[in-house]
This record gives sequence, structure tokens and C-alpha cells, in this order.
Amino acid sequence: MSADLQLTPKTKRAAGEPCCEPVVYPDVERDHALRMAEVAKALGDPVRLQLVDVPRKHAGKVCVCELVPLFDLSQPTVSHHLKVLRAARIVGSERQGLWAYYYVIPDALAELSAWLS
Amino acid sequence: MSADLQLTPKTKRAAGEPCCEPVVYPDVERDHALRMAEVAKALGDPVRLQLVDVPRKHAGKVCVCELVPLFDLSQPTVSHHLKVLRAARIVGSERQGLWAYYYVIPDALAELSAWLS
DNA sequence: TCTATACATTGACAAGCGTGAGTTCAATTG
DNA sequence: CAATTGAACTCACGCTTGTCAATGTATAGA
Repeated sequence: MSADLQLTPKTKRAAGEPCCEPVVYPDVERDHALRMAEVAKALGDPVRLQLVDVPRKHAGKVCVCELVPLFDLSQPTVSHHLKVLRAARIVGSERQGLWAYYYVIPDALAELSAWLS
Repeated sequence: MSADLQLTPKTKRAAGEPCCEPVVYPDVERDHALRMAEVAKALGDPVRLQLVDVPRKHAGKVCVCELVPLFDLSQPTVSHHLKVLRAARIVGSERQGLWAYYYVIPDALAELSAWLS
């Protein structure tokens, strides 16, 4: 899958020559990296990470009004973070009358999780 | 560990009363969330994710000069991304003469990985 | 119908991020 | 020593992000 790297001591390149044999990077990885980085970026905020953690722990749908008091943040700010998570397709939402319920999309974290382990 | 959520239909709160029973969020989670978000944030860029991927795949140290040609970026920019990864304590570096070798710090991704799975 | 409530959106602002150009520093090589 | 090279740093530039206040929208309940 990946080329073997020469980790032997290097020598200064002769003028015009590349310093090292560049590692060939498979294009497949780029698409994966794009998607995984998208997920990681959305999780790259403590608030959003916890916003995902709650419905994950409860394995179900959680009302926004239950999420807001968990943080020392205004309701619009929490709503904004939820929107970011929705845009990254990590959570989904479902409206029931006045209330909005959020849930973690199954397998949304699977790819990143697999790469990390 | 976590309180049971009332997912039964809600009613509008009476004036002055909270809408929902706020979920108690353990303080322990906050420290974890901070650290995991720090790691996720650093991985939240396709370039950095691949910068971590290469030494991970090769299970060893990789020279910067081998990393730069993988991306359509200037050397200083790649160096900047590596600095971000260093600041997040995901990678470490080691200088050998002219060349700098980067490696993934063992267990740096373990906590996030465990939470994701 | 009318008001209060739950949630989303908009607008604004400071702070942070990604990038390149240019520069600095250390070390190899002649 | 002098020239060259790999890598990091500094600075500056737009773009993005996190936050709140204010506003919008739809619905529950009286």
C-alpha cells in the first residue's frame, strides 16, 4: 500500500536533484483524509465533543433544552454548535412540535475511529 | 455515571421554571473533552491528518523533506502544520544534522480513539 | 385568538487559522 | 572559511470561528 521509506542517513542533494525520494501518496487516502478531517474538525471543540457525548451515552435522542443548561453558553451559541455538527453529518435532528431532538448518526464516527485504532 | 433522561413528551415550562430537568454532566468529562478536542482540532485539517498518517503507516520516523513533496504546499507551511501537531503533542521531532525526523507519539491518539469506539 | 416558549437565524465583533514571502539558523560539503 | 541546503521562524494577509444580542418562526397552551 505504501512505499518503503529510506530512513538511512541522507546526504545533501546535488544541485537540481531532489533531497529525498518523495513518498508516493495514494489518492484514495486523500478522500478519506478529507472526510475524516471534516469530522475531526467538527469534534475539535470541547463543547461540540460533549454535545455529541450526551446523546451517545444515552443512546438516543436528546432535547436541545436539555443540552443548553449543560454549558455556560447562550442558547443561540449551542444552536450554532449543533448546526456545525449537523453540517459535518455527525448528528441529525428531528423536530417534534416546539422541541428539537438530536441524535448521533450511526457510523458517522466509524471511519475516523477505525483510522485512529 | 449519567443521569437517565426523560425523553417523554415535554410541556412548556411555567414562567420561571426550567423547561427540562438539566442533565448533570460529570466534571471528569470536561477535562477529557478538553484534551480530546485539542487532539481532534489538530487533526481537523486534511494536510495534518495525512502528516500524521505517513509516519503512522511507516511506523517510524519520517524526514520533513519526504513530507513536503506530498503536498502542494510550501515548505514553511508544512513546517507550520507540523508545529501545530507538535503543540497538540501528537507528534514529536528529532533533529539529526540537517534533517528533522517526525514520529507519532505513542498513545497520543489513544484517548480519542477509545472515546470514538 | 393571543401570548409565552423553544429553537433557529442574522449581524456584528474579536480572536484564531491557513497560507506564502521573506528571513534566520544550523550544519554539511568543498 | 565560504557556499549551499534543510528546516523553523516572523510577518502580513484574508478567511473562518466562537460568541452574544437581537430578531425571526412556529407551536403549545390558555
